[in-house]
Formats: sequence, structure tokens, C-alpha cells
Amino acid sequence: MGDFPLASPAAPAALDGRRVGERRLRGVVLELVWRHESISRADISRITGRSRSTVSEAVAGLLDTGLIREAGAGRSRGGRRPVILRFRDDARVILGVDIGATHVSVAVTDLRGRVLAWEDRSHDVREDPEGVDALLVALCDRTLAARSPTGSKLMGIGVGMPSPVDPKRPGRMSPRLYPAWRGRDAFGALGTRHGVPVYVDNDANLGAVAEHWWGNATGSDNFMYVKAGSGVGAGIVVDGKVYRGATGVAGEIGHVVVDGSGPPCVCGSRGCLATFVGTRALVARAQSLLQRYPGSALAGTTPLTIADVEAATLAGDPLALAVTHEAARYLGIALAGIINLMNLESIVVGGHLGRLGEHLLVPLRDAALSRTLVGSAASCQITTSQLGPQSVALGAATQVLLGALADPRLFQGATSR
Amino acid sequence: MGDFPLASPAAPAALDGRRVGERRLRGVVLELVWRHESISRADISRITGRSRSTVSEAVAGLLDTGLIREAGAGRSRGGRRPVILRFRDDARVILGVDIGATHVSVAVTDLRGRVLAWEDRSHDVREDPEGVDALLVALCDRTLAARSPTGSKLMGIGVGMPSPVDPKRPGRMSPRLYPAWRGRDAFGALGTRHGVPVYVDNDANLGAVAEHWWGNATGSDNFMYVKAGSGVGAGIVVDGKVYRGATGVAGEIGHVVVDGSGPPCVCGSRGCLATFVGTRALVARAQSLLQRYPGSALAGTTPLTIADVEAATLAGDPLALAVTHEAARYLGIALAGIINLMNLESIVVGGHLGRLGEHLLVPLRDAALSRTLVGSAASCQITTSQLGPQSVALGAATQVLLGALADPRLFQGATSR
DNA sequence: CGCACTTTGTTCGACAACCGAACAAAGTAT
DNA sequence: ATACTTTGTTCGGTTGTCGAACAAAGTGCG
Repeated sequence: MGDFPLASPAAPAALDGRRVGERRLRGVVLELVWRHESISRADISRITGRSRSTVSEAVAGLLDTGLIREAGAGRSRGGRRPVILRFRDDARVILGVDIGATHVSVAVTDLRGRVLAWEDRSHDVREDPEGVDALLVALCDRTLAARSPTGSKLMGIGVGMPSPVDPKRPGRMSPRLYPAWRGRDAFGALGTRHGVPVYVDNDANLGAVAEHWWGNATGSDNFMYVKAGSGVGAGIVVDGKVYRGATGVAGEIGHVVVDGSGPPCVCGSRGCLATFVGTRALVARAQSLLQRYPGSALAGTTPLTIADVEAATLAGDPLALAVTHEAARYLGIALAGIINLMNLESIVVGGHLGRLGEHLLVPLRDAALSRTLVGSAASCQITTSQLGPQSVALGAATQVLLGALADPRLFQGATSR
Repeated sequence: MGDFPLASPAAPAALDGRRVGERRLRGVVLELVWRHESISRADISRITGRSRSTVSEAVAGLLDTGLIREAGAGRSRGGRRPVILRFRDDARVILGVDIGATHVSVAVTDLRGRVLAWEDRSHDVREDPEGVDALLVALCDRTLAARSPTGSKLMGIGVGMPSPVDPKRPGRMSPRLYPAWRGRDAFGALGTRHGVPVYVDNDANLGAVAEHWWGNATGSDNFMYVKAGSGVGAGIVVDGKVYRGATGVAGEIGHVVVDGSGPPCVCGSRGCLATFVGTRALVARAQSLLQRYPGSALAGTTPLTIADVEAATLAGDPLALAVTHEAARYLGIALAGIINLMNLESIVVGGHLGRLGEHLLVPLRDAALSRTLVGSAASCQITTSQLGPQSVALGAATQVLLGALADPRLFQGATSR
């Protein structure tokens, strides 16, 4: 026991596929009970099309596991009152870990995506892998100890990384972006330490998952989450599932061309989105505009940081607003093309740009929707993330939850903390 | 009988889902026999994981339908020699219809995607819907009469349209692009006339299907087919299936920005791909360059058509080559961004640009691959379509075939012609 | 209030898909 | 020739599911 492999993000659990029967129905029923706050056996029978007898059997099995419980009688529909079933949100807890380029955060959530405990630390992740290991151990222990419903079992750990994740070697950071991490199997130790499975994925993908289940993209099955941080990344959800592409590294939105005659980019092109909306690009742009806006609040600030530009934008500083609007316009150009191509239902912007709210959205929507075709994209909702800094950690925990809902057997295996 | 509804492209057949058993296994076995030119029951057992007894039962059922047959003994693997099973490619025929802006084509194929008969007519589809109806009836009858294995039953009809297809109303052309077609349920009559189901889809999507099964994208499960015709459209295949987006109109690649300061486009943006690679754009560009290339073979040609530009390019004319290279470069910029974003495995270019072969590919690959990131896209194969003008009709027929492979019951229903 | 009708959830017999063991047929290796 | 392997079938048993029947617990109308 306690010997779980690192799970690849694409395949959280490979069922044997032979026994398609009860195990599968149990998963379906479990997910239904989870989705509907309260539901009866008869409801499930109607929704799934299985007979009441079959549903009863599956429900009996789930009651045994303690994941659902009977909670009194519901309203009659003209006959006997149904027995209400409820999902037990506190039956297990999940650890969600967010590794960024400059920070490490850990959340403990229940099975409804509620954050029960939260720790956040600044750390130079790029240069100090050993420090990250130690920090993770400490933060996980602290948050687990602080969580409210004491005694709940830990079900699994989700980890978000600021790097593409190779499905075949999920524990590895990209050696190009993180040379110091070369050869390290980053997060396997976490799983064996706690005796639970670990799910590793890219941070933008997990941000998308969080938005899909708990944020602005609830109900959108085809949408994109754009994370504008030190770099620009995207998590794409297609038909309700994270889209990963041919080799698992989809989402590199930073090198979509938005100005063919713009500045050269490291990728070999000119006028890439990344040259306009990355942290460094925004700060540099603000710096270069200082002379033209002598009265700006940013005038005296040295060194200028992205936090300064953000604060100034929210305060209505003209220079900062000019920088923000320019970035929004370029982002809008890129999004317009993608909306038309992929026929997306909604887009959520997170990361530092997402914190600017309407200051970003007004020019962004203007730029994007003026370029989209009728029907396809006029209906695409563009918003900024409301989930805040816990977004990635929450998405990581959610991936664990989804894996378990799809395969209830994972609920069994967790050992007590 | 003979009363099939128009099938939406997304859901060719909605199984009841209750009986998952033999019907499903039979579908899996049928597809395996179809994929492998020759295969034994024991092979199928190993591949599917079902027991030999179960596989034997499913095979027996399929033998009864006449869709597969036993074809002698295979090579021994150290024991009794296996009985070889083969798919009967000539058990049924399929009609594939290609409606373009200026032409109507019809193909009859067997169950292996071989074109047995083919008719092609120029026609002003945009303005004359009634003429299209009459032409379709005539061409379908002619091709069916001309097909080689006489007596084979017609299984279904696939139709490709030069318009986005609304999954909820598959028979309707876009009223914005085709005002004269407003209110017409375009192709339902075809199905009732022949007593078979009709599958309608967008032409670029069907081109992608054809490339996926019979062309350059065989083996690629994440790729894009770009059809550069009078407009520019794309068919996107994700995880082996046509990607349709939130409302079924994905693939509008024409309005990806490739030059933020380029000429204005009808969509409201500037420097859209469509302003550089559409038929009209290419001809206009050639026209405007005539003065600078006085020796060009195109100098005396009036009116200048896209066919002239194509021919001149293939003949190595400097003006035409300049136009082609420019278009290739812009297309490359757009593709680079999409490759990075979607992590595609390959891209196939069809339509008039696709006919230019290496004249297009050399500058296109140069433009696209120089802008893509290591790992993600350096491995993306960019080619031109080899399927020729039958591509869309072939894809349409293939969609019917795939629908039937997934649900063998469709094989039963076809009436003799 | 009583009686007919509905709805819910369980029990039980039947059925279909699938498996595994046993077996015959037809091979190969030595 | 003998021992072992592979293939495909037969047959009994397990499992998921259904439908009919039923008891429990409602609603609604005369």
C-alpha cells in the first residue's frame, strides 16, 4: 500500500474495460448524486434510463462506501415520497498544489471544491528544486493539520506546474525552461509520503479545470482559459475535457502573431502575443512610456514591477491604462482568430491581466468581438477569472476529484492520514 | 421503410445505450476486420481482450450479415493455423456528393474508399438551387448505374456543402452566404428517393475526413485540413474525430490575423488570412504586380483567373511564383500560431493552393516551422493534398462508412437500388 | 373520510453478454 | 513418433440488467 505511480494527466485511471457493468454504473450514479445537490433513486433511474431495480443496487453499493447518504424524504410527485440521496462532501479531502515560477501554494479542499486550508509562499522555484521539496512537505503537513473536518481521509494530490507536462513523464519539468530541475522526478515523493495517487498537469490546464467546475466557465464545454503570467499560456477545454494535442503540450498561445511587423520574438517570428502581454513586456512598455506621461504615479518607482503597473491601472493612472489597453487590444486580436477557428463558447482570462477586471475587459471585448463573425463568436463570453490566486491549486484538487468520480474504486484505496 | 431523417453530422446514430453488449462488440469486431486486411478470431481476441468464445460468437453473427467472410487459413504461430477473416469491400456502395460554390460532383465508392464512378459538373450553385436538385438526381442515377459491381446495395449518402452546417438543421445552407437557398431543406429528398440515410457536413470537415482515412493524415489523430478555395476553411480533427466547436461551426480559419497593419477585411479586422489567400485575393495580387513583371506569361491574359495563376506557378513564371510565395508566407504565419496552440501532428493543404505542390510547400514550411517552438511543432508535418478533386466527395462517403462501422445495424437497413 | 390511482423502492425470476475450462482439430519442434 | 502450441467451439456459470409483482406511502376526488 502507498505505492501509487505518478498518474499521467491524460489517463487518470485505465479501467480494464472488461467488466463494464456495475462498476461503470456506480460511477455514473456517483457523479449524478454529486452534481445534483439532492436526488432520488427514481430520478437517477429516469436520467440514466436504467431500471429502478438496477439503480437501487448501485445505490446500495455506494451507501456502503460512505460517499453518499440518505437524507430524509423529498417532495411527493403524486405518490410515495422519494428518499433523498446526498453526496458527502466531507468524506475525503484533497491536496491541491500550485507550483509557479516564483511561488508555491497548497490548498486542502473537500469534495465540493471548497478550500478548507491554504498556504502560499514566495520561492525561487526555477533555481532551487531542493527548497521546493522541503517547502512542499512542510506546507502539505501544515494545511492538512489545519483543515476543519478532522479525521477525513486524504484521497489524492493534484499538482500544477509552470511547464508543459509530458504525459509519459509527468513528474519532469521542461529542461529548457527549468535547467536546475533536469533529471528530477519532481513530485513522486509526495504521493508515497501520503500513500495516495498524484496527478500532475500544466498550470494553465488546471486553471481551465477550475474555471470549468467552479468559475466563469461553468456550463461551457468548449472554452479557453488564458493565463497571462510571466509567460502566456492557455488551457483549452473541448467537449468538457482538457484538450492536450498530439504530444500533450497544447496551449502555447504566446506565439500567435498579432502584428506581422512587430518586434522580433525568441521563437523566430515577429509580433508574437508574448512580446506584448508577458510580465516583462508590460513592465518594459510602461518604462518606455514614462517620458510621455510625466504625471504618472509610476514616474518615481524604481525598480518598476508588474505589481506596480497593476496597482496603477486599478487606480486609473493614465500611463498604466495605456499599457493595459494596448495589451488588451493585442490579446483581443489573438483571441478573435482563435474564437473563429475553434468556435469557442467562452474565454476566461486569468493571471496578472485577469486581475484588472473591466480595465482589461472593455478594450479586450472591443478588439475581439469586432473581429469575429456573426453567429460563431458574437456569442462568445469573455470574462476575467473570479477565482483568484487559488485557481490553479483548486483545479489540481478538482482533477483528483474527477478522477475518483469516474472511478469510485479510487475512493476506497485512500489510507487515513 | 425509406423514411430516414437527415442525420446531423455530429450524431450519425444515437444508440439507446441500454444494451451495450453484443451489438457493441460486433461493431468493434467489424471495425477491426475492416482495418486489418486480414485477421483471425484469435487476433481479435488478443486485441480486444475478450475471450475467444465471445469473439467467435460475434464473428458468427457478422458472417451471417455477409459483411465479412472466411478466406482460407493463415500462417501458423506454432500451432493450428488460424482462419482468416476479410471484410467484403463490395458488400455495399456509398454515394458521396460534393456541392461547391461553382460545381457539383458525385462519387460512388465501395466500403474501402475506392471510387467506382465519378461525375463532375460546373454549376452556379449559389444562384440556382432548383438546378442543383435536378443535377443531383441525374448525377446520382448515372453514377449508380455506372458502378462496377452491379447489384450491390446502396448503404447511404454523404453530402459536403460549401457552408457551415448547423447540426440542428443539417439540410440548410447559411442564408448569409447563399440567400437563394433560404428556407430550402436541401438534401432530404435524396435520402427518401433512395431509401437510405443522408449525412450532411461542411466541405472542409469532409476533406479532413478523407485525408484522415485515405490521404496524407492517415495515422494522425490531431491534424488540420486547410481548404483554400474561393474562401479559406479548415477541418480540424481532434482525437481522431472531427472537431465542431460549441455550435458546430468551427474551422473559420480565414480571419486569423497575419498582419496587424494589413488591408481591412469584411470581418472588421485588418490583415486577415482571407485577404491574402482567397481566390479573389490571389488574382487581384497578380493583377497588381503585372507592371513589375512585364515579361510574365500572365501579362496578356484577360480576364485573369485563378486557373491562369495556378498554371503559371506550375510553369515557373516569376510573377505567379511571387504571388504564391507571398500567400504561402502568410498562410505559414497563421499555421504556426495554430500549431503551437493546438499541438497538431500534421497539416494538409487542399483547394487551389494545394495543387501547387512544392511551389507552395517550400515557402510555407519555411514560414511556419521557423516560428514554432521546439518539441511542439518542429515535428508537425505540412503537406499538400494528394486526393485531388474527389477529396470532398470521398470524405462524404467515408462519413457514411464510419457511421455504419460504428453501428452495424445500418448495414441491414439498406434497400436494393 | 374512504377509495382509486400514483409514485417509490425492493424482491425475484429471466435473459443476454461474457468468461473460463475442457476439448477436438490442426499445426510445429525435436 | 511424441510432446507441446495454437485455434476455434462447446458448455456451464457469473454478472449486470430488465420487467413484473408487490408493499409502502403518498395524492386527489366524490
